[in-house]
Amino acid sequence: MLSKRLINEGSPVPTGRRAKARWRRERLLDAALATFVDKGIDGATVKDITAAAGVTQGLLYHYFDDKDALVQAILEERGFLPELRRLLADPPGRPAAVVLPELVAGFRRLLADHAELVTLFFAAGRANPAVRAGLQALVAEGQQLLADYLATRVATGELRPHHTRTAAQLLLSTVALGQVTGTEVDPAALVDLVLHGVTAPDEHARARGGR
Amino acid sequence: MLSKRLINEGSPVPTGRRAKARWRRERLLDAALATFVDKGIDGATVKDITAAAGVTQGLLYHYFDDKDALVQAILEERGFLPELRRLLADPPGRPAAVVLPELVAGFRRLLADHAELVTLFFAAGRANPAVRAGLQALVAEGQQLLADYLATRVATGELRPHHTRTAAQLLLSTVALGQVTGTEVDPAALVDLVLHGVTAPDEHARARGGR
Amino acid sequence: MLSKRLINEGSPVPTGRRAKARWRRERLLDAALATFVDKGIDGATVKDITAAAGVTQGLLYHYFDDKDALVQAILEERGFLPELRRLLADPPGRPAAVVLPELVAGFRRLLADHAELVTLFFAAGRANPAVRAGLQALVAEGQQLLADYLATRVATGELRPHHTRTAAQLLLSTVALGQVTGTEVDPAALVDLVLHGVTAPDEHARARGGR
Amino acid sequence: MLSKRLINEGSPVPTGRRAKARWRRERLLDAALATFVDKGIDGATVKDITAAAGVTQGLLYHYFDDKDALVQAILEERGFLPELRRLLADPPGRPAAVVLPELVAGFRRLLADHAELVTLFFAAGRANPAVRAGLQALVAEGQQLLADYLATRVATGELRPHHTRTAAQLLLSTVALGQVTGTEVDPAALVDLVLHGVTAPDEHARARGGR
DNA sequence: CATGAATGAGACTTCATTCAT
DNA sequence: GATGAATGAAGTCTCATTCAT
Repeated sequence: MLSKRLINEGSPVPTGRRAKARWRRERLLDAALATFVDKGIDGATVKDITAAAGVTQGLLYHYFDDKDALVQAILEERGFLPELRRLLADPPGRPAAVVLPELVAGFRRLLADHAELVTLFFAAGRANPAVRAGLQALVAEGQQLLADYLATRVATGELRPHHTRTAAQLLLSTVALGQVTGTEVDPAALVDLVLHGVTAPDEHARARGGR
Repeated sequence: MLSKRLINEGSPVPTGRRAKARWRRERLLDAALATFVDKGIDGATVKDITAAAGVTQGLLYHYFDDKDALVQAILEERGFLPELRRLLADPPGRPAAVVLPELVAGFRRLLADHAELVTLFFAAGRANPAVRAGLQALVAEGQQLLADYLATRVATGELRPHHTRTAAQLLLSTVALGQVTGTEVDPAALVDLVLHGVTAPDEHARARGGR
Repeated sequence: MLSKRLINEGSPVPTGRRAKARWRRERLLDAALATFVDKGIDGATVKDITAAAGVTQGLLYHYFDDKDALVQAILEERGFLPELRRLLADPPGRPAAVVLPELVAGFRRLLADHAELVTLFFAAGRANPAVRAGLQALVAEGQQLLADYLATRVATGELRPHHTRTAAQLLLSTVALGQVTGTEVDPAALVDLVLHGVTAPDEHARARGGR
Repeated sequence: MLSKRLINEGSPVPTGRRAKARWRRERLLDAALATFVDKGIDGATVKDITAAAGVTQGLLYHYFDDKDALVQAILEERGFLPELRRLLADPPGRPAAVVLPELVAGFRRLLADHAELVTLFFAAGRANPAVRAGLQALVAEGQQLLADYLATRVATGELRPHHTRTAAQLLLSTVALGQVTGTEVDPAALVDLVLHGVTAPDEHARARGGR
């Protein structure tokens, strides 16, 4: 079981006091994140965490003021907000048909790479106000960035005028919740649906003709 | 604050031993759900819950084996799985353009009516394995039912052949996550996007012509 | 050793839930005071106290919010401020030569009766701000009351005009510090000194004559 | 706040190994005394003390065996027992009316100069047995020395026969407790009271006449 | 049925002390 | 000499659960 073995036990321990200390701190963060994912933030005890890191309980308080500070440190030093911003803020003026699949796939990969943290976010959102606030802000910012891009494509005439915020929400929500619930999402299929809708061409024509 | 006042303190206390006992049990469930939402499952103490219900700690153990059994009882007796099944299993052979908005709106209302429980699900999913399993099953069943309906509309030619499971996931995820993160979703806009996509008509034509 | 045996172990345990609970609370106060005196407030652990009271640690928190609240409760429920006020505020218009010995003896008895609490006051004054403030106020009030009485005797001509506050401080300080350091004070000798001074009669006469 | 800045940070750091080491030791003693006064002996952590001295925790153990040894060192190297002996043992055969005011003022100044240590004595007397014993011995010796002097003045006929030990206790207690509780004492007023008492001259005469 | 006193295990945290560097 | 990482014991407090009344 995950909690039964040491985290990164085999990784090379640096020599030198300073380097070793920094390394220990990182191991504690690793162990804490893994244990949090395993048992939840409240469910993970300091004993669990330090045991997973292979140190004594007291040492945790040499590196972090308290358990809360440890959670904060994880958010700050293991977070993926910068990468998310880079991903969503980047899109140049290329067609949505090309960009959107890349974006969705990139977003999916990002969440997958930080799967533990994502899971933790959702699990702990309620209990820890700081986590909750961070999560809300992140969601809002992500949606806005994506919506902004969609608006530029409406301006070029590639996309029809539509509720871009809802479209952004739709794309991101589906990927995110898929990640959390463990339901695989096919990025290509998702983008295809959003771009062309599910209505049959004949119906489309009829709908347009009937207008 | 919510936790400071008694839950349903004003509701009529029935007379008669049997009735009164059943009523007490219900009050405890109400109080537990409210307290769980307020502080999380782990954060809510037995003292909190019983105080909210206006009884003493000991009495909880007359009605429930332990705190876990209380959580289970809430899931079973306050859950909305039956209603969800009725909602999604129902759709007759009417057009998706008519049915989908109803479904989305109905789903949205269902989640809103049980907002506390939904929130609790997400907050506690990780910590409590039973809750987690229940949530996963519920999500899968909901997606399958909706996908089945979409398949029938593909068969009638109203909808084009597409990845119905992804479409179902998309619809439900967006609504659900919107509920959890507190982001309002416009059902009409959502369904419009899914039905017709965001591509401009000209591009549609060109895309089809270019094939 | 004191801390090794239960406090008041032989006292009759009342019957009846309510009465027993109140009795337990009193035993906890007794045990806490004794343990505080023995080891100091900081030095006395919750384990020490509850062991002395013959209960488990957890029970302490059923009766008191925390260790600080326990200290406060001792101050309030085991304090001797009311008795001190009665003692010092009382003195009627009788001669100082009669009243002062009574007052000093009474004060001495009061401190002796509450020897543990007095010791505690001095030992903990620094660490616990609440205790410290209480002690300062008590000292000031005591001195003022006694000085007031002396002033009335000056008014009657029994005592010569003098710095009454200093005289009051002198009387109380000597008794109090004697109590704390374990040095016996003879009330009669003390009052005799204060009333007549140590100067030889001849010198008195010469001093007066030389003026 | 006192504990926030380094103690004697600006004093010149000697050159030379031996001198520097001795200097470091003195800085540690200064820092320890200041921190003890600020937070009490138990309340002051090794971290607090070494931080106030501007060194790391480990270094404390190069200079002192443990925290207790540090307390002992303060008592021995920062104590004022020698000065107290010199003060009280000195008094030559001069009149009490001249010597006593000097003694009281000198004692008062001595306590004021070592205010921190005095405060510490009283605050920690209970918790630390070594401190307590030292305090008791000091009090006893001081009283005896002063009582001896008073006895010599009785022998000369300047003072009437009286309980010299009580008189000594009275003088010292009042000054000492005044220092600890922060109540100013006027040495002249105090000595005047002790020399001549508070009884009105008429009453004195009547008392003597009535004998 | 109902109470709330009582328990005991375990959580978080502090801190004097040691020791490799 | 000097550092600060690391330890381990202990302390305060919480809480689900039991049980005599």
